[in-house]
Amino acid sequence: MDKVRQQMIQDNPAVRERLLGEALRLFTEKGYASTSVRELVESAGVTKPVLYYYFGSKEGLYLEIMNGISGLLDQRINELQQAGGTVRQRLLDFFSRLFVGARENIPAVRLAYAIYYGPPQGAPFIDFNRFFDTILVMVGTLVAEGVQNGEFRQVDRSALAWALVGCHSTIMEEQICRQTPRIGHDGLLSAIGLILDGAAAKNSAKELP
Amino acid sequence: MDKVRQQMIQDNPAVRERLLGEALRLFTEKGYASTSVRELVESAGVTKPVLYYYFGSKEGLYLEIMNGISGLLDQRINELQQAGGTVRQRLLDFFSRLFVGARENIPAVRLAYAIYYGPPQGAPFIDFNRFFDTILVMVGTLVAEGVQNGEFRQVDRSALAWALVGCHSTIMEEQICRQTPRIGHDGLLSAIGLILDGAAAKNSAKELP
DNA sequence: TATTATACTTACCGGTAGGTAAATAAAACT
DNA sequence: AGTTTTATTTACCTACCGGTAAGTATAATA
Repeated sequence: MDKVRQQMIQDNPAVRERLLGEALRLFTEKGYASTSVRELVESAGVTKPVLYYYFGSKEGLYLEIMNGISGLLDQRINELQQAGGTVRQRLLDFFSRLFVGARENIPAVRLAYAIYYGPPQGAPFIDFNRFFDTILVMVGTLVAEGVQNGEFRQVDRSALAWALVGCHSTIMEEQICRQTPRIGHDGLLSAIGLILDGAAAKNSAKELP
Repeated sequence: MDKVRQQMIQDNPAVRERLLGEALRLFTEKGYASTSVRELVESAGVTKPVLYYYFGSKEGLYLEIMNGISGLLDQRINELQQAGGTVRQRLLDFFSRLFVGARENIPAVRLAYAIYYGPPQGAPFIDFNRFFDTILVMVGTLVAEGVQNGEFRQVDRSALAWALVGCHSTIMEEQICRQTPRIGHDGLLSAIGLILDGAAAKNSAKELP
């Protein structure tokens, strides 16, 4: 294989990946229904039947992207292994890592949020509820442990879990929805820390790590 | 005017209102781009040029609905007069009323959220940022007052404001996104109360009202 | 009653939506 | 080299999109 041909292959991303990338970008920018197949393929530099060759339909392409995002979110959540330390430290670590992971995949996360909050707009249903549910359960488990081992006061466990998840969720949404977020990772840790300080039992009160 | 004709007029809602109502419903259910003018007018029981007669275009109809929603949100926020009492009581009252008002207008609020989080999908830009901004400022003002007058500890004011607004926002989103919300008004007050308990200065610690 | 204004209809417009058939080019295999 | 498989193209399909022209019906006014 000569060098020119070899270089062409290296410089030319696979058609399939190109379509996926452009579709994610356009679906994120414009929504499923407003993104036409025509502009998708133009953007990827191929012709329309190529899209149908690889994905069967516009919907097939969309589902492939959604499967990718779901897999990514599943992986990310699975990576949130429970580190050692106090419950407080583990919660701060949990939210910190969740936040950083999301910030590294803004387009995918933004699309997931748009689907969660928005109408289906002709796209097939994707269940993103379970990610939020999983996070709430994980936080609830840690909170219960903290209350049980005396690290936290005898607080309403559900209320504390919702307060923590809500705080994190809204600050993360700020990264998604604003060109220049008004609060970031440091602010997140401050707010989570403040809630945890308030929930701490008297003889185990801790400040920010 | 005979009775039969009179009854027909009374039973027949104005065409304009009917179009607005159906459009809000369909835009909320399906999104702007996936809702065709054809199904809008069918749903309202009129023909297509009637929509153009009253609103000029699909976009004109959409903007009219958005203006309605913006006006409603403005009005609701303005009604959140600062009641008397401690800062804690006022914050609980503020969030309670904000929550109840939103719950009374789920379709409008849901559409606003979808627009805030989602891509424009061919619809004209609507600035819903300012509502969230206004709420954050109002809460921030109350927090500052609480810290200043000694009711709250010397906490990071921004962190506390974001914690409170985030908690409220996520629980309110639960009303929007779930058929059967797992947490409601009572849970909101518990969670907000918990954060406020934690932020309270030692000699002014209060429990739920 | 005739005229004007308002409200609504039918039929139509140019353009675009997602998708496909047939043909061709390129790569892989025998 | 010939054949088969894979990848891609050109040209086309039906249905639908937002919007409009011309006409008609109804209500209000002079």
